[in-house]
This record gives sequence, structure tokens and C-alpha cells, in this order.
Amino acid sequence: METSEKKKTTRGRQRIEIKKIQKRSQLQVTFSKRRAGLFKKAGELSVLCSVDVAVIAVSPAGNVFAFGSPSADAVVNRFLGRDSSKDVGRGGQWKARYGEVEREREKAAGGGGFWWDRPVGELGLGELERYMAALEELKCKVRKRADELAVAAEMENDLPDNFLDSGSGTGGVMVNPFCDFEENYFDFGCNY
Amino acid sequence: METSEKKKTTRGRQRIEIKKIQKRSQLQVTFSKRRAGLFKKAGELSVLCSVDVAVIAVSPAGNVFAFGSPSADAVVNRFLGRDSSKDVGRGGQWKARYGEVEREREKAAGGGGFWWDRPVGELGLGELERYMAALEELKCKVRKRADELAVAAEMENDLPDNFLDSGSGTGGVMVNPFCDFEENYFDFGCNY
DNA sequence: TAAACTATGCTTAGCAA
DNA sequence: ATTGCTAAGCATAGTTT
Repeated sequence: METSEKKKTTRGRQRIEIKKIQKRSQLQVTFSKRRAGLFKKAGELSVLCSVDVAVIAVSPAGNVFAFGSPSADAVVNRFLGRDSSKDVGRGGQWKARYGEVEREREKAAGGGGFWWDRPVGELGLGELERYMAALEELKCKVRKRADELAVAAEMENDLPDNFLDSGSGTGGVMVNPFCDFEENYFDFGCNY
Repeated sequence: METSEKKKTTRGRQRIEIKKIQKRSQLQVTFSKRRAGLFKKAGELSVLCSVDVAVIAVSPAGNVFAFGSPSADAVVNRFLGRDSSKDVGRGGQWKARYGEVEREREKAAGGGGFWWDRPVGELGLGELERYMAALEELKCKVRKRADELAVAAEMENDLPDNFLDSGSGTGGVMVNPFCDFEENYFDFGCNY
């Protein structure tokens, strides 16, 4: 029993300075881990407090990662159920598609992951629709508030199409739907 | 020294089930704490990995809370510097205002908080502008991706104005600008 | 109502596979 | 590139002020 019988196998978590990580490989790992952690936190917040939460991260490469509208219920219903006089038939169609994708994801996840935690390339349109609806919704709310500040006129601009030319196209969009089953959502014991 | 000299003053953090909090007062507290934690995490991620991150949370009451574009540099520059042929003079104006608000906030924060961590009602327009620009930007990216899925046509809709009638108007928008001073941003040792 | 306090649960940096 | 491990840093539930 030497003074230090068990040599520590690792140094455990180390404090790091919050500044740009230079080592590219480490940046990639940190981004993945922290993004997952951020999304989990967002999901928990949304469930605990029944709030719509959206998290979006654009990597330097231009990839889009997003966690969408946890308590999707209100947003989705509003989006699918609004005065879509010309899109009447679409609501049902999308819902169907939604369920379809959901089952696929559950299957794909196998138990460790979540169906919605997939790259955008593999996601159905329903998810993107919902995510964008939430974004639009939130943006409108902010705009409204700005309007109250009596400067709305200054905001009547839209971004150019080349606003982000660094995009490479391998990003991912995650949508967390478990809030739709408030009595029956999945357990949080996922490891991303 | 008795076997239990120091009676534990608290039980420390307790594990909680991730489901909707019923007690309204507790929900309010949890929302505040976790939202702050979520924003901090987002800020760290953005700095560590140099990524644009946006977090939006809409409370059941309809209040909007948002943390915007940590690595605001690219977004802000793009927004202020885009082809605003009719808004040429605004860029400088906004920048000036930005700095103005920044100094105010630093002063107001006093050392414990961040100037941008204030309710929207107290924020200048610059922050709202940047936040909305980031949102628009991100939304466009997602839309673009959806377009690649050959279903963009399905998305040419906009939300009605009454999309959120539960809004009470006391939400807040936080914009984290420290990324603009990558060499000189504030320390993260805040406790909110 | 909001802020401060702690003990404990949770996240994650550094490795390893 | 991911995934799992461990230890230590960090976030936060319950409580007090």
C-alpha cells in the first residue's frame, strides 16, 4: 500500500479557459459534446417549464445544428392549423409523415438515442417545417416588441441570399417532440 | 467532535424527474435558473468553437427570452455591412448605439452580471436587430436545406399575426456580444 | 419578490479504444 | 470520426436571508 496505491487513470475534468479552441480536432470533439449537452439542457427546460425552446448553432464550416421547439405542441398545432385555406389537405399529410419519421427514428435509435437527433439530411420535412415555424414565430414576437419601441420601420429589411457563403451543407437539425406526449415522453437517460 | 458536528444546512441539489413542474412558483424559479444556465452554456459553446449560437425560449405566458449569436462578429458585420443601399448611413449609427448600450450595461451590471442579460424593454434596438438578423439568417439556412430536399415550395407560408395570443409582453432578449472582443471578453465567473 | 447559500447531481476535459 | 471512462469542475434543488 504505497502512499498512492491507485494511480489516477485520468485527471478528470479540467478547468479550461473560455476562449477559442485552436486545436481543430479538439474543437470538433468539444463542439459535439457541448452541443449535445446544450440540447439536452434545452430539452429539460422545455419539459420542466412547458416552454418552447429553440437552439441553433452554426459551425464555422457553415453547418446548421438545431434543437427545436421542445413543447412543439402549440407551435405545431398553430402552424398546421392556421388559416391555410390553400393548404387544407396538407396538415393531415404532414402529421402522417411526422408519425412515420418518428417511428423510423425510434427504430434507428435502438434505445440509446432519439429519433430526432439525426442530421438534417435524414430528417423529414415535417421537422424542418416545425422548426422554421417556431423560428418565424419567435422572430415575429421579437419584431413585435421592437415595434413597441417605435422603431419597427427600421427593421423592414431582409437578408441577402448570400448571407452565409461558408455553408458546406453537412449540418444537422434536431427536433425534440417528446413534449407532445407530456404523459408519455421518453426518459432522459440518453447519451446523445 | 461529535459524530455529526455540523448539521447539514441543506440537502444539496436533489435529483428531479424531468416532467412538467406543477407548482407555479417553483416553475418560475426553475425557469429563471435553467434559462440562465442554458444561455451561459450557449455562450461558452460559441466562444470555444467560434460558432453562432441562438437560444430562444417562449414561456407559457408568451414571453420571449433569447440568447443571440455569441460569435456575433460575423452575423453583425454581415447584417450591418450588407447591400443596404437605402440604409447606408445606418451602419455607423447602429454601431455607435451598440457601443453606447454596451457601456451602459457594463456600468449597470456592476461586476456580477452582463449588460446584455437584461429584459428586452431595457435593451437598445441594436441588440434586437442583431438577434433578428441572426434568426433570419439561420432560418434561411434551414430553408435552404429544406429546398435541397426538393420541397421548398411547401414552405412558402407565413404565420398569422395572432400566432401567439397568450403573450403578455414582459419577456426578455439577451444578446451576448463578448465574442466581438475575442481578446478581451468578460470572464465567465458570473452567477446570474 | 428576488438573491445568496451549499451539498449534491450532472457535465465534461482528457484519455483510451 | 465516435464512444466510453474517470475524476473534477460546474450547475442547481432546496433552503435561507
